[in-house]
Amino acid sequence: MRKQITIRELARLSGVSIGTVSRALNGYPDVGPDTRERILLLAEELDYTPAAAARTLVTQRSHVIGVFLETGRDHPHLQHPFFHEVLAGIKERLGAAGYDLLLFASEHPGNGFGPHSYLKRCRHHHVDGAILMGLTSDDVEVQRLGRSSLPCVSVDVELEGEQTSWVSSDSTQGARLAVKHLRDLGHKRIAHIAGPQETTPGMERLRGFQRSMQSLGLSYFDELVAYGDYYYDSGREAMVRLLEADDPPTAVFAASDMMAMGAMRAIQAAGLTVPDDIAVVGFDDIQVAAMAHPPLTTIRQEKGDLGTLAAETLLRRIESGEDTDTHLTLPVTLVARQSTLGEQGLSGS
Amino acid sequence: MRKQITIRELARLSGVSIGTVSRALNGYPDVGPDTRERILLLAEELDYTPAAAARTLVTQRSHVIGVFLETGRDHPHLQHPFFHEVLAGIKERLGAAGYDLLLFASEHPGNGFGPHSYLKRCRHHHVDGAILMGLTSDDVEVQRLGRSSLPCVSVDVELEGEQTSWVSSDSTQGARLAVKHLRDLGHKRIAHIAGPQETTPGMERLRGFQRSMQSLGLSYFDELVAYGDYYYDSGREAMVRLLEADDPPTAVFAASDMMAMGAMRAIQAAGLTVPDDIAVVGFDDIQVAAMAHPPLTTIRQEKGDLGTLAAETLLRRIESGEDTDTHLTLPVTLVARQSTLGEQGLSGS
DNA sequence: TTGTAGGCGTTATCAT
DNA sequence: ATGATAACGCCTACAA
Repeated sequence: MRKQITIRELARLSGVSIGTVSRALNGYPDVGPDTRERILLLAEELDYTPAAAARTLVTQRSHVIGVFLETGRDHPHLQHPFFHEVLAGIKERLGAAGYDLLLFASEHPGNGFGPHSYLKRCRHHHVDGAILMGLTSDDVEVQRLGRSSLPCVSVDVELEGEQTSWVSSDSTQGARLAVKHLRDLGHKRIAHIAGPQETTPGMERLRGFQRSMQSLGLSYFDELVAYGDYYYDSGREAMVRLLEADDPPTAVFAASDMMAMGAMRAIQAAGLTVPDDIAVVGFDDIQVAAMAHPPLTTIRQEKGDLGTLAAETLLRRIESGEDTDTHLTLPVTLVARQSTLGEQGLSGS
Repeated sequence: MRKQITIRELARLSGVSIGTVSRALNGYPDVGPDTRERILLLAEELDYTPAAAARTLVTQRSHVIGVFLETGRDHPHLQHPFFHEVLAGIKERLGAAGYDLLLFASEHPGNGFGPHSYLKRCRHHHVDGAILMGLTSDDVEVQRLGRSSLPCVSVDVELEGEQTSWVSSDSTQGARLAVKHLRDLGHKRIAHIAGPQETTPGMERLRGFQRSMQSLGLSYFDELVAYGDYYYDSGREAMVRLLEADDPPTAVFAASDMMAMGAMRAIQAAGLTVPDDIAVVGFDDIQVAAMAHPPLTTIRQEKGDLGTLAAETLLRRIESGEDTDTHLTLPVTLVARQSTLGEQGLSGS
């Protein structure tokens, strides 16, 4: 590898001191315009690249944000479309602000000794902040991270701590929109395929469902709730169970699009039709929701915006030390498609 | 933030020199067993965390791999399911080897001056290697990166350079499997929805399609080829055009699952049935392929393995300086589902 | 406006 | 087996 060009080298070649070069490069005002010009030109010419490591060492700021995104083989969150779209939003916003993302992959970085805790991994790389996704709040590591003084923002994870916020879509409102939509279509026996109750959205959507049923004048039955893990297969299995009820539902609200699609599959496999026999509403509006068959009515989360919001909240914490907004919520909207409307909906979508 | 614990601090507290601490921590043999024990215990106790920046500075190794993954709003590659599954494989393999991933997000990292080139961004962070996805080989930045001495591996991008490899699935074989499958089902007029011809897979799949048609004794017609951009909408539009042909095809092979699903939508919107009127084969086998309606017959890429392969190739380059294997290819398989088989296929899937 | 020098936390090379 | 000490590349008072 060709010899690296350092600030010292620039100093030597332009005949000024290394301090001056540093100031010129960093846009300090107290540098002669001619000197600056000369240095900038030379830097450009030699394709000088500052060394992040050196700067981090002295400034204690890395301009890197750590990202925790679980990729277990049991729950390949990294493969869950939802998180990707959020990640895209995060990446864009943080990139615009001059930050890069460190996607934590290793439990024993470098030649380390013993596995590093989340917090340790953050300190190791001197990240300026961290974003958590796809984890649960009962994770000890997560809690420890929250208690630290590192600015942290999570998506859908109830984080606690001084320098900590969490963002999420309004699950309660979403549940209400779904129930109301179905009720307006005349449904009375509405089932719910719930997400894992260890996750906040899973809990809130179920809770929201129960309350909305009541407040909208419908009867809620425990046997019309089945549980899944947000993924396709679990949705299918849950639906199979629901179909076995003495008095099966005429509509289902699932806590995720993937589960909703699994449910549709189960319904069709049972020889029934969506929405004529059973109407289905999902949650998320991931890209494939519109491609489902029939196209899935769903509660749309603004995933990109959620990422942007997470990024901005974190930036505010980092750059102006604000300590507010412990929980931010984004509104959701109902996207009505054929899985509830049937052919009449064809005009819209 | 609480005062950081450094090896200097450990040295002071354990009454040895800082050099000894460093050696003890890094497992050098020339350290008294008792001394080492004492130091390790103390480090554990104080939750000592090494500073990556400092180590990087002196060793010139960061144990971080740079990842370029485009997220333009026109082509939100980060949202293309294919890349995520590959990324998951990369992350897992590299993590096991002690590397973390730097997901480049910013064109002007830190307080930098002017936008950084890809190469510059890599040097800036001292990454030990880089992985490229979702870019095209006609990108000047990509080419420059390839020409550098930085170990690079790309997925589906034809990279050129000394320290460079690229991995991909065997598109030619895939095309052949698709055509053969359709021919075996009795199809003669087979259309192709091609990917962008600037991308290598797009080119190879089209080429493979043309050749296979010939070698399998079928006639190839230019008007039975339409072009898309791998995404859903483009597949639908392409299919609409194909349906307008004087003599429409009885089967379609699309260069991606998303396009294949778009094509199915167009077919169904035209009042036709898949596969009775037109059979459809995709490429990728992304998660939703099995959830499509009807479930999509497709050429399965081993996406996770592709990521693993990319990671391992890169590691070999980095750690043993091997300079071989400029292009590695992974076999693909045909997954037959109802979009070509119809109801008879129900037993299998 | 510019130069000097100390220090950020580690590793690595000498001695001892 | 251990201790000094010089880098690594950069920023930042403080002086000039």
